[in-house]
Amino acid sequence: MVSLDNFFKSAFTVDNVIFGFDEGDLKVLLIKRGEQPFLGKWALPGYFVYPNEDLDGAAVRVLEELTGLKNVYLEQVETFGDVNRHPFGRVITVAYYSLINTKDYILKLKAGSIAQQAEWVALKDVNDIAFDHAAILASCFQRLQRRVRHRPLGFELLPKKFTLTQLQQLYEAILQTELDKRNFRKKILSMNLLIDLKEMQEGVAHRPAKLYQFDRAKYEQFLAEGYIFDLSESKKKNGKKVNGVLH
Amino acid sequence: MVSLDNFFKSAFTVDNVIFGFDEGDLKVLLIKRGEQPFLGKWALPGYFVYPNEDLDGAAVRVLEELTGLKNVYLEQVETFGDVNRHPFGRVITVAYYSLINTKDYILKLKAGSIAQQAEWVALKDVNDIAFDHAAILASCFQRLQRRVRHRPLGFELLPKKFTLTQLQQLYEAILQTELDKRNFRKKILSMNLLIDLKEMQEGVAHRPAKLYQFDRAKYEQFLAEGYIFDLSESKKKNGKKVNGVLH
DNA sequence: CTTAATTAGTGTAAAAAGTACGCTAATTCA
DNA sequence: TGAATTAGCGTACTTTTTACACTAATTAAG
Repeated sequence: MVSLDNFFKSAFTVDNVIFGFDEGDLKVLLIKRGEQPFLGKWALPGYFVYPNEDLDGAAVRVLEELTGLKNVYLEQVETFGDVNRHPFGRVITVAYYSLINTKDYILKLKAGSIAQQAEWVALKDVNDIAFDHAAILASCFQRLQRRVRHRPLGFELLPKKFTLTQLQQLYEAILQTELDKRNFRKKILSMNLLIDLKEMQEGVAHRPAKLYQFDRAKYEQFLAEGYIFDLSESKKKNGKKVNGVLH
Repeated sequence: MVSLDNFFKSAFTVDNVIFGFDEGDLKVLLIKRGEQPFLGKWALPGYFVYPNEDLDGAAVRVLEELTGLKNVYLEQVETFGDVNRHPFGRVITVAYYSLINTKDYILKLKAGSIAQQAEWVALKDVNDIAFDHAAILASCFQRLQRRVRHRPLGFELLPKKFTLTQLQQLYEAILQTELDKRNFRKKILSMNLLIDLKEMQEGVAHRPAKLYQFDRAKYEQFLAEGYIFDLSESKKKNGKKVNGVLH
């Protein structure tokens, strides 16, 4: 047996879960499908992989074709291959996720793509999406929740200049919990990864906050030195640990 | 467009990384290939997926067919789909991993399978394996290293009755670091997940150790109550955290 | 039967990290 | 000028982590 001809082959696709943060809400990028199956339904931006491209490359290409987002760094999360997940036959899909600052990108549909529309939808408003995309979204969100404690992902979702309150609200949105303001600031600032820009917020009807910027260069230097980013915490009750909450 | 006929299809496979622990070494189960490509080379036990089976099911079936291991619980880790990863054409593979106690299972080749041999190989002795299996193995080992701090996985690799020293050696093998005996015991015992069997080790030429058993029922009860398993630790040096080492 | 070799088993004090908590400051708007 | 709103800050207590060394129990060899 020296060829693949005797083996079953399947169509395969990539699906992208792109998280954004806006107006205090965690959002996800969805498209409205202009093709069967699930014509007219909202779905994750995803499509078929070509024979001559790697999976990671396909994810980037498909995302651009469907939403106009270019050069987004995507990370593979999980592969979904249940026999009946696609109504037309066997289709295996590899899920990717990413986090971006929605303001840095412009949604732009490509003529001829299967997307009729592309929109940021608050996570809590997502319901009834095509295929098994709810499960894919859940898996990626879970990944995000775990990762955010151990990697400085949050900064991807914010504008370059942000206030500590914005950062805290973002963490609260991702972790779906409330955090203590003083302890959060103490912990974040003690990491020495924020640059105090000596600038103030403008145009707000209250005391303006200081603006900070993430010090990516220093973070990479720390990484190289073997240090780790860690925001996790946990509480002990009766000798048993309870889920960390980053108080 | 209401069919899949127009889309490229690829062969796809599952590959399994089965970890075991024996004689103080972390091992992985490999087969010697009896088929092209890589005939005669060592490889992870993996094979093609059928049209009518889910990925998880395929992983379990393939493992049994190639090595005789039945009903192993496998977890999906990562999908590898580089265009040229298979010399005969495009083959996408989904990697699964598992941990088992090598003594509980008997390796038994099935007639007609592509495995000429199946063997436990110490992780440090694995080199020159087929396809991109080195990368797959590395990915699964990394997953194991991360998971072992947050889930009581270690017990899967040990016999039902074990000593604290055996448990410590296992953690040292997985985390590739040395642990402090007293602190390790304090931490493990404080979780209240070990049953002291009031039995002693026999047949050793030194002071015999107490035997313990993992209390799975209690662990599941703790989980249900929202408690978490957490062996992670980290050290601060100059205000920066350094990788946890579970001292 | 004594001794050597081997591994098991144990506690404490100091340092670091995590937690709970409430008031004053700066700004805009009415 | 006062009301409303959000920013910014420190301390005492608790829990967790860390570093560290000796005695106990058994077998093997002489």
